[in-house]
Amino acid sequence: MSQDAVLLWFRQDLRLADNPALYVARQTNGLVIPVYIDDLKAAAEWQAGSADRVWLHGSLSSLQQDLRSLQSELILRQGPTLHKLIELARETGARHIHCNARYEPWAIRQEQALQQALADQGIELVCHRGASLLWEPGTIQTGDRKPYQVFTPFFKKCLQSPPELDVIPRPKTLKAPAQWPKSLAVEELNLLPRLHWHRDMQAFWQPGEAQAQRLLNEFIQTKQDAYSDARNIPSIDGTSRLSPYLSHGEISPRQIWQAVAEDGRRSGTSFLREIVWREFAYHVLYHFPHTTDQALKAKFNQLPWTMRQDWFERWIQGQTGYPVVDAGMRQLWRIGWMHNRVRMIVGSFLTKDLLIGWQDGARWFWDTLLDADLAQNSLNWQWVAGCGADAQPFFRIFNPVTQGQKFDPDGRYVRQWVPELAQMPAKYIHAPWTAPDSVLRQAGIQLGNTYPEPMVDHGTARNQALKIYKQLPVSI
DNA sequence: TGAAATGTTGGGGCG
DNA sequence: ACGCCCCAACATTTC
Repeated sequence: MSQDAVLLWFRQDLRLADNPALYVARQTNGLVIPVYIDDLKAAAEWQAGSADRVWLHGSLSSLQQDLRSLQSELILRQGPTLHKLIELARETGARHIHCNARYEPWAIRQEQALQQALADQGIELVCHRGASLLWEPGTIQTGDRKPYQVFTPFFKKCLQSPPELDVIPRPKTLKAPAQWPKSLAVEELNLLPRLHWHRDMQAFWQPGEAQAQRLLNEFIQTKQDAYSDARNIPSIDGTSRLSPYLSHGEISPRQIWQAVAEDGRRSGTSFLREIVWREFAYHVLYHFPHTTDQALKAKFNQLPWTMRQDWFERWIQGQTGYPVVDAGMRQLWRIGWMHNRVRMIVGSFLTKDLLIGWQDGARWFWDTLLDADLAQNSLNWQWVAGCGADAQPFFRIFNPVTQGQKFDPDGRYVRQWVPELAQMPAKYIHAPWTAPDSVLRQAGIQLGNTYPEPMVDHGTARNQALKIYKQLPVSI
């Protein structure tokens, strides 16, 4: 190629606006070759789950279209990252590769290994910061230079050094080579499952940068004011639903922060607080990389979690007999997403009522969530199990009936996802086994037949969990 | 970003 | 009028 080319290696930053690596790649005045590599082994045991790959299919298609509208392309390759990067560099004559940093433990190791191996080939890999986090991990420390393990002081410290709101605009042009290197078609990556369980997901969601911006604007204009209350009611579409876009980098936290700040209403703060929770999760993962698999507080590794496969299956399938739990698990399976309030309820039920380890719950979420994010998933599961950073005490055990009555008082959420309970009056919908026979009959429900009896008695399960908790040593 | 047990208070029924 | 009991409503403590 006549003009110098640089590779723009897309990872979890599938957007054109506010993309530091893209910005710098353009500044070189060379040709920019955008590339995405589907490397099934890079993340080892944290390879993207099946739902995540469904999303990725839509994402890559969308990014490809967006790049084509700039007369550019997205080159797709499949295989070991190092091998594919070298291959493309050879084909295009590129000596520089630009990418945005990731912060998962495996990704940090990968980056270092790539940088070294590529340098041996005379290729420089430049990882840019600031794309996916507002505060670089390691920069927020306590007074005595330790990492925070509690959210609120972390939050306050972050606000003392507010992020610079300098969103990089979407480029209008991108220099294309006379001839593009060969590329796989998106379909050839085989991101979609052969069994077509993903149809509901695809009907419900529309991946891509443009849709993320639409959702953000919609949130600020129509949802933000009610957010602090509405976000707890799973039958209300009161949350931003931006999580899958964030986890794939189709929108950056800086874009969100800037849009909310520019709008200026006070109601934005409770939403921005959640954005900082996301930062906190990465911060904790960065400082305590073992927390993907082990409790942050070591003593909790001794809890006698036991995997009872038959119980686990009932939880997965939404057949526990507790309607709000079942609604959540079925929503997850159908659309690859679960309302946050319900994530807490099903997490509490798995870890405390069934005494199955949070790691098993995290694995299931990892495979089924469209917004699967290693930092968020690990932190939140440890939070619910009571063994992590800023965790609730272990003895805080959600009552699935009370939670249902409190946050889904009319039962709309349950009716939507557990249709066999659709005719149940609100009074009994969260505890069908307490309904008089006549009510059950009229609602067309036969307990143990059309809908299960509760698989465990919550009161008994709660006492059992408390007993186990009390056996733990008091400190450390 | 709990729930349940326990304690306290105060109104009303009733002998 | 008074003491007693019951119990809802609320507060506090405990897990």
